[in-house]
Amino acid sequence: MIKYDSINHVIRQIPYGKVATYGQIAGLVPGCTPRMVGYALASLKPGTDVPWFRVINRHGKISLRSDGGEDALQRHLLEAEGIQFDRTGRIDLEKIGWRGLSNSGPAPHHGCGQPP
DNA sequence: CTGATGACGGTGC
DNA sequence: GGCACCGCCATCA
Repeated sequence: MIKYDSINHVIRQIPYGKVATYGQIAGLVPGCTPRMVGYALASLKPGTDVPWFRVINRHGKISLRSDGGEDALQRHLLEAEGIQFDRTGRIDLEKIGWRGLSNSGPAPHHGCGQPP
């Protein structure tokens, strides 16, 4: 119970209104692979203080284990935090992706914008 | 103790 | 954009 605890600890640092990917979390935990992150979340129990719903895959989408009902719950929780979903059910990681507590100011990203 | 299992990411085509 | 292969280690029965 050390690796999983470290992973959970990182997830707990995700601020309100932000989301992080498995790779992001894995990058914050040395020696941890993106799989371990998923495995760690899979091992979480109900009532945990870990905001597992803020963890999504690199596609900016919600990952689910087997039950297709939890994804709706996760999406609902994210929307409740002001997170908006794309038409394809995707999340704009460039906009609300967690950048390690330094997400102040818009990214000088050019191009690749989706005109409304 | 052994064995099986598991919410992914990156790369190549 | 999709799909296939590979890497990785803690947890549970």
